[in-house]
Amino acid sequence: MAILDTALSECSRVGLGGLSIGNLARLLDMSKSGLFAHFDSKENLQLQVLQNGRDRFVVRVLAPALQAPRGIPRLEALFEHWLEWADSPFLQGGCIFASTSTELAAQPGALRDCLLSAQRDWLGTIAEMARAARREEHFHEELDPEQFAWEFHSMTLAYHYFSRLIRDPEAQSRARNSFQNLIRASRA
Amino acid sequence: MAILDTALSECSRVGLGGLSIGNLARLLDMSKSGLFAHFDSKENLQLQVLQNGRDRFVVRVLAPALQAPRGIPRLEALFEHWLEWADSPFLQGGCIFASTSTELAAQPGALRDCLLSAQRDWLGTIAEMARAARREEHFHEELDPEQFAWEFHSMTLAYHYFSRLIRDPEAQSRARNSFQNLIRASRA
DNA sequence: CCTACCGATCGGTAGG
DNA sequence: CCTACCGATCGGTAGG
Repeated sequence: MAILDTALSECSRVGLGGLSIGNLARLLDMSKSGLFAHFDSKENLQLQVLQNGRDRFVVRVLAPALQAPRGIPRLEALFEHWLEWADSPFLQGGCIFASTSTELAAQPGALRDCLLSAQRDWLGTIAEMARAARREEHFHEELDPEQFAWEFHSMTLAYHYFSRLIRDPEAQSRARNSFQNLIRASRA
Repeated sequence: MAILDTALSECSRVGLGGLSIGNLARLLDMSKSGLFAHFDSKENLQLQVLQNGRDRFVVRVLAPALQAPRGIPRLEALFEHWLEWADSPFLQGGCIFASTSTELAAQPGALRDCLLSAQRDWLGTIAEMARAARREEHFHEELDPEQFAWEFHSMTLAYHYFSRLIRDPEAQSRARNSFQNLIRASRA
């Protein structure tokens, strides 16, 4: 849906709270109430924006990574597809999950609950892939899958920060260095 | 100044954009225009809030770390004091630099410039301490100080995320694990 | 520091 | 989908 795609892109720039119905209507060349009629409340619009982000994330990051063989190759594919996702032109401000996770961290409600469940899924997926890599004997036996997910995720947060705030031209190679260090330390 | 301390705490929760003069006045039991008279504009208030954060950061994190001996001990002290900072009761929503860095990433202006210079200083300080650790021969010769700062900082971002959004009770020990992995890999 | 006010914008509604 | 409107709140000002 065109409305949700525009809203997703806008939210990645200004956050969920920074999105206003009036401004979004202007971007879409619609009247405010015409746009509002599609949603029952602003919160519902924001929830659908988050859900749109989840759907796209599955298509752009998760599904392609699952094409790669289990173990290290799959984890490498996951990381590379995440980097592409973070630079997607349809996300003007980068990964919406990265940008909204600080915004919603201290704001209880349905939006926070939605983001939290998405993030728990994501962390669980990384940990499960690390567990598979251990089973395949790509990773050593003592590897802690949850700690692996923690460190994997910290690299994505850092990439968002260095590419978007610092605008470090080396952000990508730094992220890849970090990731390769993690893989090296995890290897059997 | 009491106004700036209340504003700092509030901003850590709701972000710089989420701060409103009317709401802040209510928290301080003042009239809106009485509070406004202390600042010439909302942006100036926000800038002073950020500056207040920088001042407190120096006192709480940087200065105490410089008491520790150069090299690995100083870097360990820096990390531990950062963890204490992130849990400070006067920062209701955690580290303001972590919470505002996503908010300001895509919003050009004086606020972004102020945060950016603070963050460049911070990253430069970490890199310089890593360079000193290399000189002291605590770290191996090939260590890249900028990459070290990148990874150090990514751990602080991850701690903010896991403790504030995920509310992972193990956030602290996970962060310390990450940090010790980094130190181990950097050792001479 | 205050009261009283400004125009603009907010989310949302009535009625079509 | 629209026009026209609601009360509340926004940043900011006048005048004291």
